[in-house]
Amino acid sequence: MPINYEATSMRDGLCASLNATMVGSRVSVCGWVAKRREHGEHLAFLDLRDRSGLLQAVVEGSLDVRPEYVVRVTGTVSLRPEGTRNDRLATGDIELSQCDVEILAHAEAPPFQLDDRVEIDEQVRLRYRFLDFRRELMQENLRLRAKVNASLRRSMEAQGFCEVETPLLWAPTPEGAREFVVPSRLHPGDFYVLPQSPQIAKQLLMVGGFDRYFQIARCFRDEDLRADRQFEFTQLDLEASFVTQDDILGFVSLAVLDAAEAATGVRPDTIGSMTWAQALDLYGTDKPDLRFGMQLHDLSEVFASTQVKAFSASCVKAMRVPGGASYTRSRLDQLTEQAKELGAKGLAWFKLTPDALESPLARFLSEDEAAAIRGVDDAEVGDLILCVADDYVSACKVLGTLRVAIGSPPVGEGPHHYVWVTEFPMFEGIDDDGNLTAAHHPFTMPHLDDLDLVETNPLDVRAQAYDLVLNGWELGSGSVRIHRADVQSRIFSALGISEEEAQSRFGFLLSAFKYGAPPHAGFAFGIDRLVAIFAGEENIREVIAYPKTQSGADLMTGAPKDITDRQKRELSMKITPKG
RNA sequence: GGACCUGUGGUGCAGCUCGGAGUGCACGCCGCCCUGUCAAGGCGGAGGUCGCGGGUUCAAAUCCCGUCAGGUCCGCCA
Repeated sequence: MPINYEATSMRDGLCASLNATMVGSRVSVCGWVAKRREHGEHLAFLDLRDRSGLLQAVVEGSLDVRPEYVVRVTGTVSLRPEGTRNDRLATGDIELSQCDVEILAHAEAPPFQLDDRVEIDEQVRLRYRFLDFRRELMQENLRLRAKVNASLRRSMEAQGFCEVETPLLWAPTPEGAREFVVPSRLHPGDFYVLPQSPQIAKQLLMVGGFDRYFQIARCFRDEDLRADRQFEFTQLDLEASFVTQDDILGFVSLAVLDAAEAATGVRPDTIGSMTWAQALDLYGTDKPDLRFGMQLHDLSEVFASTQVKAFSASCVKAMRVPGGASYTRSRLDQLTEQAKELGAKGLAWFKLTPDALESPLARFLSEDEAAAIRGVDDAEVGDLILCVADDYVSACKVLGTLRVAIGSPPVGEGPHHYVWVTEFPMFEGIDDDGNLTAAHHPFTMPHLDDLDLVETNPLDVRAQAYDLVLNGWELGSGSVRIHRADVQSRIFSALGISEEEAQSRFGFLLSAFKYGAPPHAGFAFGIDRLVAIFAGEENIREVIAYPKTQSGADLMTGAPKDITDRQKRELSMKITPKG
């Protein structure tokens, strides 16, 4: 007999651990009453639920329990009589008979039904999250998450990484995301902040000689919430020294593939890669969903000297929508509207019918132009071709968004298609003060070939920065860091960060780098998102025990809440009345 | 900061266009009956500020305005 780790002083095991090989044993199990079915005063059935599932107990006589009572049932494992087996239950071949039922706790009727017969409003689920946890869905999702965490930790340790915890109370470094601030009692008027990520802490670990660090780290960003974004989220954070980008990609790939295997039972193929420029060109986004085709095609040359006004732009991009010729006019109007909201001047569509190209624009096209449209992506009769004419980046992005809107399968469908997106641009654009903004963060190492463009053509500089993308979700990003003072000061200067400003914001990092910083690089990816995709959930709240609503409220605790006057006094805080 | 959707006994819905008594359905809850059920079954019952406030009207769940809560998205997220 294997050791039964589930046995305790009160129970011999879990409900679903009982099976036909144990027939005749007298056992005790504990759990909640899922259902009671009474047949007069001589016979009653009780479905007992624990985290493993349901087990039917047979009671001879009446049974004074209500749903969600906590009970300990002692009975004899028995085969069910012929014809009364239940295929829909894992334990449907057996039951506990001659049961004694001990009530451990009474329970009021729950505010919503736990039997999954109807979908419950998330508002109600969150208010009573502790009851929501009793449902199989939440048990599975949170246990899946635990499995992924355990697997990541195993994988990182096997790769020689050292787990180091970094502070949650950190120094403000205003930059990027808005920070959560924590007032200091001992230093009135001063504040800690909760880290957006352990970025600087882990780079200092590299200076300190921990050449492979990782952490399952909680990160905080006070930005508006979304289906895939909470104030606080969990990342597998890692950093390594004496490595190149390829080393990091290798470490992370191994960890993710290990986690995927642990979570899904299937080890995915190795993770492929494409450059940021390729992703934009073919998919119109930096986080391509590779579960489906519908790649973008460039018709700029064909339309270079077109007479058609709608196509007179520096770039014409086209996309084939298989079977799209059946789209109604209102659907096409909707897509056109969406394209305009995304900043396009318009959206041209062409239905491939047996006779012709069907489109308001068809009669204006030259023969070559019509042929080019017909030939997009080996289009066939019954397909639809969508075109956007604009500057290159806009055309790609608009069509890329429509591609996802039209073609993207639900999260739970299709294979898990991982891809590395590399060679992100170093700078994103220009801020209000006329300075360049960093696409990743200011410690990102430029591509060495592009170093001299920093001063001349900064927007063409590629960074040694990379993202991991899964089915159109950005899982995480990382970069090779700058460890050379000369390069760092050129980047700061390109970003319009003065020497003094750099010192006041990141002084402790810059001074640490004076004492011998090894070349280093790292990565961090969101565990909430990874687990959500493994679980087939559209929404990371489904894999977070106590998530917040879109307005940042915790419906169970009522947070955020006022604090007492005494607390305010201790913190030297004075609140200006609202309005 | 903005757009759109939702809000009706404990739960999930219908009713809202086209105003006419809190009307209906399913589940749950309470009581009684029932010796093999398992979404048990039968009979009976309780349970409502139609999110909230204002307006229009003889009359508002229904129309209008505002507001709150939840959701999806844009902005935002180095």
